[in-house]
Amino acid sequence: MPELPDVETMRQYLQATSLHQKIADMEVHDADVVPVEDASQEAALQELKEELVGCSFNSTRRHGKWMFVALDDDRDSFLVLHFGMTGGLRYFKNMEEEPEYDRVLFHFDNDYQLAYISLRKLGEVKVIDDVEQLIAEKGLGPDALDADFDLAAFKDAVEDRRAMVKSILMDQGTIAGIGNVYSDEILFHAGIHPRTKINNLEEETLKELFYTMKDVLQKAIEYQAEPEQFPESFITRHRHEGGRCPICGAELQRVKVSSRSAYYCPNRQRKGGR
DNA sequence: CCTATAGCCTGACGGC
DNA sequence: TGCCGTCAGGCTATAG
Repeated sequence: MPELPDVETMRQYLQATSLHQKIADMEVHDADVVPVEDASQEAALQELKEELVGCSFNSTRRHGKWMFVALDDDRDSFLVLHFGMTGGLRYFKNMEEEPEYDRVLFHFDNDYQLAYISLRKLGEVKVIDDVEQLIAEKGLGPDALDADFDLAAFKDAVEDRRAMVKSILMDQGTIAGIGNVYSDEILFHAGIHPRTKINNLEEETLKELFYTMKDVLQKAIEYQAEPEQFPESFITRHRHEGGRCPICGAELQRVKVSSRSAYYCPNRQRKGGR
């Protein structure tokens, strides 16, 4: 679930539901999602609670697959939400509606709750003081949809790179926000085979790749990252064993690229060879 | 510097 | 039915 469009949709969701309400209490149901910095796990949980209870959420921002929620405390701090491969947010009132795998639960003083859901617990929840510092520590590249990340910056970022184009798109240090599913979607629309070495792409194809990337991510956000809402012409809806290309009807192929499954159309994705 | 790979964690699914 | 292997929309540490 959580690549850039998914996280952006969740950010908008949190923004629309959970701002400006006092956090009356919070529960951590599974400590695995709260990273231990230097002290003990126990201390980390205690600290997280102290930092959040009594505060409210003021505003939100996102960088790649990372979400940040500004708190109204006197330290200018931020709640960090990352989801790993599975997870999301849910705002609800009655505990009968409590979702499964809600690893952290925020109780607001209006009797509503916000659940941080993460089945596989590969994400993390913590509080930081400096977003730029976290981005630097994680080694994140520019956010894929940042207006400053233009064609020139993209060319600059992939210059001298020789890895397969899908790996580069998914490399968070090069571009932040694209994962396995959306890299497939982008390459499908750009007509590029996922195993093409990026240095073998023509100048013109590289340019097309860049604008396709922006376009696909933007469109996915407009559809709230819900594959069922996507146009039929998106490969994501057909991205499974035996699925067929929505344009030409050919059976989609699957190959491993950096130990992830890439799906592609053998007819339409040939640019750059193979 | 670069790229590729196993491991973290849990659940779903197919084959026997 | 149970057991086993594989896979899953991410990231990290490590090896080559």
